[in-house]
Amino acid sequence: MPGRVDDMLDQLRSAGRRVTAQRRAVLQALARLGCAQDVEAIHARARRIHPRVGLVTVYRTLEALVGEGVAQRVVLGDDRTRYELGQEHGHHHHLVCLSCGSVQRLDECHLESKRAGRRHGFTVTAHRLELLGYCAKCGVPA
Amino acid sequence: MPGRVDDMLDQLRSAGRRVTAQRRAVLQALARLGCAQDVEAIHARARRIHPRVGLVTVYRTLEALVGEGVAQRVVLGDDRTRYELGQEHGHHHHLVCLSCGSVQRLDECHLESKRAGRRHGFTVTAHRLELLGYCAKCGVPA
DNA sequence: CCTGAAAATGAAAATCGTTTTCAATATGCC
DNA sequence: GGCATATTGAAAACGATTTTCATTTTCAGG
Repeated sequence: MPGRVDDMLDQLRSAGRRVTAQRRAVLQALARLGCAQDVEAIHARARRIHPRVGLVTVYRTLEALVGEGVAQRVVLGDDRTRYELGQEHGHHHHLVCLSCGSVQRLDECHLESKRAGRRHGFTVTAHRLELLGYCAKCGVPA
Repeated sequence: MPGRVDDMLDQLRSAGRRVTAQRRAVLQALARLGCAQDVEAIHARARRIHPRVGLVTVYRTLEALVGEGVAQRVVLGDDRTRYELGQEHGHHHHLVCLSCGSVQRLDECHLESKRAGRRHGFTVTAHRLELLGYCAKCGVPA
């Protein structure tokens, strides 16, 4: 994904935000890491690309990217906020291993829950689904 | 649910835990409040039942209840941990209003995602599903 | 290219929810 | 009742995240 990052930077620029080396680094870090990474991991990766990037900037940049629709927050139930590139399109969920904590992407999404919500007078505009269990490597504990 | 709380207290007692006025208050607060309440709300309600209950005790009691399978943690994506009575049986999800933050219970759960996980070498033992949108009272913003 | 207004950065301090420490208190088996 | 042990509460510690503020950087305009 070489041009993809540049496209996103252009998108930021057209939105009136400024493109800095730090933001480029965070964006590249996100592009290279898998999905649902925590801020610490993103910071570490970004630092390898551009050493001059502080943790605070990573937090701020991630929020800016979410605001621009370029990245999204992922809530998995542990104490840290995670982020990944992509939005509605490319919508997917996660398989979270209860043993090793690994997270893998699940691209399927068969959910006709809009109807369920509507039955309650509720308009469903998004949903969050996490499947918990044990990954192939860990196996189910005795 | 008068006897329900007592049953749960008995369950605690048989598990070697001690039953105190504070725990009774927290349990009653949970029984009277709706689902997915945050610790502050539970604390406030518990205090109305027994003024002598500290926030720390609420945290500890809630974890004890989770450990005993009497209560469960609910993760909705905001910054606070929520709790509610009940476990696997009585399994349900939530309709979370993006406007007012209200949470209502959704008792349906048609999810045949075990298969999806298995296809990835993953054994799904639980899942978490939250539907986000707008409740009847708020309506969808323009 | 310069220039300056506005945005972005970083380090330190502030927040905020939650957890731990520790001395004092309460529970419940004997 | 008495004692071993669990529980409590206040204060301090914690860890993730946010804010403050002085300094640096971007980039639109001349």
